[in-house]
Amino acid sequence: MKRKPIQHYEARAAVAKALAHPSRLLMLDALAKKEMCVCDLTELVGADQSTVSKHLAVLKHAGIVDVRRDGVMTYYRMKIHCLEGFWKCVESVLRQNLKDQSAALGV
Amino acid sequence: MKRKPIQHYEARAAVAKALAHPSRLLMLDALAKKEMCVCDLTELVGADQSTVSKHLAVLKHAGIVDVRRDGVMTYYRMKIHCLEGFWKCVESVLRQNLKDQSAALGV
DNA sequence: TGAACTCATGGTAATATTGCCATAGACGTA
DNA sequence: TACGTCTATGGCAATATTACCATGAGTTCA
Repeated sequence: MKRKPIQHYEARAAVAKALAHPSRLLMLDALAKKEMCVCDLTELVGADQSTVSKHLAVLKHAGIVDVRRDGVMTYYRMKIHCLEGFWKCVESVLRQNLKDQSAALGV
Repeated sequence: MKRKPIQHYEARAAVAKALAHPSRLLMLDALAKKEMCVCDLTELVGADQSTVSKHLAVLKHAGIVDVRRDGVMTYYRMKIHCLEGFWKCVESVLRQNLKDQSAALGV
């Protein structure tokens, strides 16, 4: 098992960083179901359109979503399908953590 | 399919944020194999001991690692085992992205 | 051409993250 | 008790992230 270079972890960190914002995760959850335009996502998130556009640029730059232009509209779609299962696993662990903590407090 | 509340995505973002640093990912990769003390991890990362300690606090607070005290030493160990598969999937997608981009450039 | 629409990009202020130094706390041992 | 070792925690400066406003770029249609 050879040691991975630091660049390897920087690449991973770039992906994690792109995931590290609730608005982006909300959009990804929606994009997992179907592609959506910036206007749809702006309404979904409820922030300024420019803010949403920048969030999408982050996701695109990280290689998590893909873009398709159609006239005036720009449609974003999911490119990484590892997320659903990942969050499911993470959340089951976090739920168990909470249970353990409750038990430790003698509830 | 009911809409998840914003708190749901904030919880996810907290985990992603904890993962969003190369040093922390390096430590997690090592911790996936065996528990390690702060001194081991400090040597692994090559940063100041206080820096490593703070990184570990971030991982612990996110519920990603667990702590065990033994005398003077503090051992950290992995608590979430979803990461290995997740990164494997992510990296395969990123590799494919690169291939597609190369092909698009007509290489 | 010009207005309306969709989206992206500077600019900027507020906030968060990060790393190191100094230092404090906790434990084992002489 | 005193000392050495291992960790954790303030403090602080440098850097990064974020949100909004204003505006620009590209497209459609009358």
